Amino acid sequence: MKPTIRDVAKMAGVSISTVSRVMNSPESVVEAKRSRVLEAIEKLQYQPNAFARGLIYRKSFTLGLLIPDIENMYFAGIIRGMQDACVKLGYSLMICNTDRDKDRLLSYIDAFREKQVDGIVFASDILYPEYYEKLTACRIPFVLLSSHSDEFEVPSVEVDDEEAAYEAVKFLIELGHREIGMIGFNHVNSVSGPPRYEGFVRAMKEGGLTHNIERVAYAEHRFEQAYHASHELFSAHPDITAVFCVADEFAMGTISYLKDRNILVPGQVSVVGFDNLRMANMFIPKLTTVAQPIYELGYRAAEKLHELLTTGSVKVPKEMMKHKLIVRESSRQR
Amino acid sequence: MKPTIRDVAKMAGVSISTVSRVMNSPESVVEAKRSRVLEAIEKLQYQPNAFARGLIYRKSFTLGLLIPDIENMYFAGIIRGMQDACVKLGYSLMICNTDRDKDRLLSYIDAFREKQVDGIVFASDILYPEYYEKLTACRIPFVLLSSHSDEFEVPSVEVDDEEAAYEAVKFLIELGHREIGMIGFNHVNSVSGPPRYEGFVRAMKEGGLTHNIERVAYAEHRFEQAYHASHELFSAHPDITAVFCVADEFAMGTISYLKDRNILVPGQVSVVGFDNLRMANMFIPKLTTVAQPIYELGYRAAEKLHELLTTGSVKVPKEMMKHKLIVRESSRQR
DNA sequence: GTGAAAGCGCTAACAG
DNA sequence: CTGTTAGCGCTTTCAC
Repeated sequence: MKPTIRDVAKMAGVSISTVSRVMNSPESVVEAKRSRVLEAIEKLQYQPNAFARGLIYRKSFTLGLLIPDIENMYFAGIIRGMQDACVKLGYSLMICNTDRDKDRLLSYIDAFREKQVDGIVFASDILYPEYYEKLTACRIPFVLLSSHSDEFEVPSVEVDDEEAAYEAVKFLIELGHREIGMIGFNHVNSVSGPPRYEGFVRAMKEGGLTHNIERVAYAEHRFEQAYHASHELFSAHPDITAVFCVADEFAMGTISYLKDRNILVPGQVSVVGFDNLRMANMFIPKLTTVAQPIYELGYRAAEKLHELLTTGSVKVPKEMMKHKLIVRESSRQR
Repeated sequence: MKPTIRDVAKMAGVSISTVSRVMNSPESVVEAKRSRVLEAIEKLQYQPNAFARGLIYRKSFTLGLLIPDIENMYFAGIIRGMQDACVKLGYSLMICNTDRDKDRLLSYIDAFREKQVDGIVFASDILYPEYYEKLTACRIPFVLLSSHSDEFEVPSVEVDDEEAAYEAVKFLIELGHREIGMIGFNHVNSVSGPPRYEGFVRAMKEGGLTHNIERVAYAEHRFEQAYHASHELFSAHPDITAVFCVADEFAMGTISYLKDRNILVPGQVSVVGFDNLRMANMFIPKLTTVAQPIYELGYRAAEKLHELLTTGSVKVPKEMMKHKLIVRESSRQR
């Protein structure tokens, strides 16, 4: 049987209130008793019961994280960052992988509610009214990570997708490329798809290369789809010499496709990715990519949620974190 | 204010026990009242308070997962599998990433105890006496995943590392290779390091190739280290034509090194990995590798833990799951 | 400064 | 079948 506060009280020869006090406001207990209590706690390996506390405080000191695809390496970094912030702030972390399934997502929200998580980080997905309403009905505070909402007032942390994409494409143009394509996210169900395409368009317009604006093929999240999208793109526009991919995994799919077609990267075609996953540095060739501060994004999201939970609001509602172009081997001067 | 059982009772015009009954043994309540209660629950969006329940049942219906390195893609699959099993069995999942830090691990166990997780899956790490004792002292049931213990009686789920390594190496020998090296896990702090090396040795002895037994370089978990280990290995034994890597990430590091040295894979050197990560199929060249049933391993571990929790013991204490050699592009006939 | 007692939301005897 | 009641372990008034 786990020892309870009563066991400690008995061993220390005090009342349970005193034990409770040494745990919550030690200074209000005289030294002599306090040390006896501490000793008993130590000896019994006593640890307060989180259920009993939760019942009183109505807080679980645990945070929930909702992610669409745990096998996307992007989230490994997010999780690390968020968990580190959680230990710093005294929370536990409950992670749920929705596999992009709406019903699962909804049922995880129920689970979070039942477990009384104090707040939720909602990552990389569109905040549909349905989700918003459910979360609001459950009265669970939440923040958006790598996402944002124009429709609702929800705090968010992300990078500036439009600007980041713009810089990546501009880099390609400055390298001398004129025939440039893009592998993008399908715009439906994608938060970062549209702004990244906008960045692409802006760079093209600025460079007087508007004929490229339609050289886009779309994929959804995975390598294989990017492979096929590349096939589409290059079949329609064989003269392309550079492609901007909105995810490192897409860049890998594209390079793989090019390799199978015996097209050299970066010899004949330059490829730029997005995210700077750990893999970007392991791939052959190493990926030139727009780095997101992934770990920091996760860390910051937890901090922001904590701010929301403790102060009731948030200083910077829509926070943008710095991205950075990392030039490696998959791109080259034209 | 979240509605409580009392609110439901009032709205339905019954006592709180009746409400409790319709939730726990509906058949013991007459239809008329039951439907009124159900209606009230629906209308109020009532959900029982997990703290109150936990206090009574002494169960949290949440499981803990301890992993050493969330950025290792191996664990993405483990987590998916375990989480799917958890939703099937009615548990929530709490994941903690230790970053291979002993103190963190120990403090996560404390957190698990405080949160009263029902059981823990301890993944891919050696069960040091220190851990075993702490877990035992906390009276938290646990199972080992991709690990096992000779010292203590703890249920475990893993693949047969020795046999799997043996088959991989044997495959290389059958391909005609005679000068074979290995990139292994440092044996200290590694569970699967020694058996995989044993498998390597057994295949060599059987093939009369014992001169290869010492052609081994060690790395710890990461790509970069495997890259350096490869440098070591090939500097000492430039005649090697095949290398068995005990992890896909090592295989990628090795291939990367070879690429930098302008050595063709599989043209001049064949490389076999281990794990069959999702990445194995995305890398260039696609990796020949020993597939572990990663998702199933995670799934099974949760089931086994559940079995332990509900029945107090486990039918098959040390369970081995099937591995399988997948031949792709990184290996070739000598 | 410290103990007794009420009560957080729920379940499980125990009567009726 | 159903309502009343006694806790589960802890915090927090409220007296002393």
